[in-house]
Amino acid sequence: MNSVSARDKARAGAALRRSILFRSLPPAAIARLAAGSSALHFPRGAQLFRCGERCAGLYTVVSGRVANSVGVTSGPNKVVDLTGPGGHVGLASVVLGANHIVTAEALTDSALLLTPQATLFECGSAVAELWPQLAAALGRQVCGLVADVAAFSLNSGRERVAHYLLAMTTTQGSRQCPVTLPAKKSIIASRLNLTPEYFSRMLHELIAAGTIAVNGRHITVLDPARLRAPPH
Amino acid sequence: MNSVSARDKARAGAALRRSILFRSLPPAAIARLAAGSSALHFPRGAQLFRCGERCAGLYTVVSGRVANSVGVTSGPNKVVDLTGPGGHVGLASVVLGANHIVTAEALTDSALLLTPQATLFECGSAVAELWPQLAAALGRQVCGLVADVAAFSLNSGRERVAHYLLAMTTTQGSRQCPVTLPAKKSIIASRLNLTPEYFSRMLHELIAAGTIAVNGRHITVLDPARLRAPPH
DNA sequence: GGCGCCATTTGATCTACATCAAATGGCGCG
DNA sequence: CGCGCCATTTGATGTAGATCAAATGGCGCC
Repeated sequence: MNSVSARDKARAGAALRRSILFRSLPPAAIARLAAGSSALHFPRGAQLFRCGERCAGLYTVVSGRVANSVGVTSGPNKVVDLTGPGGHVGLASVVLGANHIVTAEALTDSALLLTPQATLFECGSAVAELWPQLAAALGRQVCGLVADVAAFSLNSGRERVAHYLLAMTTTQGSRQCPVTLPAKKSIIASRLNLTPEYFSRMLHELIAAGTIAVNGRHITVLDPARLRAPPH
Repeated sequence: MNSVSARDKARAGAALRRSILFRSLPPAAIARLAAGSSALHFPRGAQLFRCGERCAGLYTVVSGRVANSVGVTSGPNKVVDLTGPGGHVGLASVVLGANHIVTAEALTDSALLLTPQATLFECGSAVAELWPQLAAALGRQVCGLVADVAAFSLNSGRERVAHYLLAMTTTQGSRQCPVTLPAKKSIIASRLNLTPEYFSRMLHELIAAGTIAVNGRHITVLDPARLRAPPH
């Protein structure tokens, strides 16, 4: 049993080492964080936490996919963020020691690590690099949110869809071969501040223009140039 | 001349001590930051920096008012944030060492302190409390932006106006006496993602309902309860 | 291999908000 | 004290995107 636990900690350390926040930390710091963290598993559809609840700590996504949403309870209302392996959930809340401001839900069966605030802060005092990493991650989050706000108020629905697809092709590596949407279309629609119906229409408009090809969740960008520029 | 400089540094220290980010730091840290900072003055309408430019450092607002906006160049396009005395501008960019993602403009004659990244980071290594403060400020910014995104996608124009006025009354202290808008109405409208015309109409709808009274930039909330609840 | 459920699509209609245009009004400046 | 500028208001009209309703279709499960 002791050996199982040790193996678990090793696994946790490996997962943390692959995460955005912790990858650049020295091994000793990783080990320390891993020792204080616990592994959790959420089945598809389960909520990690709800808006307003107290924050248990920082979640690191090991596998699966998690949606952060705001609005009325139960079922994603307006999706603010989608996070996959290596990403984190609840960062702003842990840092502030405040209650959660979003509801987080596992979109697929997901493995997570939960690092309590105390562990994180202890490690922060001991390891000089940790706080700057936390701040940098928050800074990136701020940039992302500002970009979202800008897109929502300055761009049309079609432009947001186009930008999103473009961003996916650059993120998801390989050129010219189909990119895969990270969640079902209605979730992506919400993320882009569109109704599922309107998102569908925009997609089909782009198909009709020969700009993209769609096969379920797999989308091939045929003409990146046209995607970048508005129609006409 | 030496004495003038010393007096300036003392003034700078006093301003930093009143700022959100630095108020809880030990005096030695404040002095160190003040020594590395420079005082700047921007006349009404001047830009502190533009989107895409490299980040000179962290701005602390001593007096005046600054708007952060995104979108096309020249003239505030979509106002993302309004900051007054004690607040900061450019935090995410300094922490990331990245170029600015917004354009900042002085809405009134403004006095600012500019603290270069190097000074901030040096002080961060020396003073344990600084990084947590930076992270906390970024965390608050994240919360604010998430709230904005939520409001923009979940609430109607009138609801956003109502919430804004309500928030002003609680922030701006004294009950029942008129609150003052921090900028001209078209700026507030942009901040709330509304056209000036529509903002004006919403305000006049609330006046017609006897919920508020408006006198230029001075607004009196007559019926907070009705402001909280949607019409009917 | 067929059945049922849920995601997506398609169609018809509605509306909150934007846009354009033209008063109106306040206020700093000469 | 009056003039001109710019912010705000008011009016008329347009439209992107929402909403409601009804197919259609894919896919896991029996």
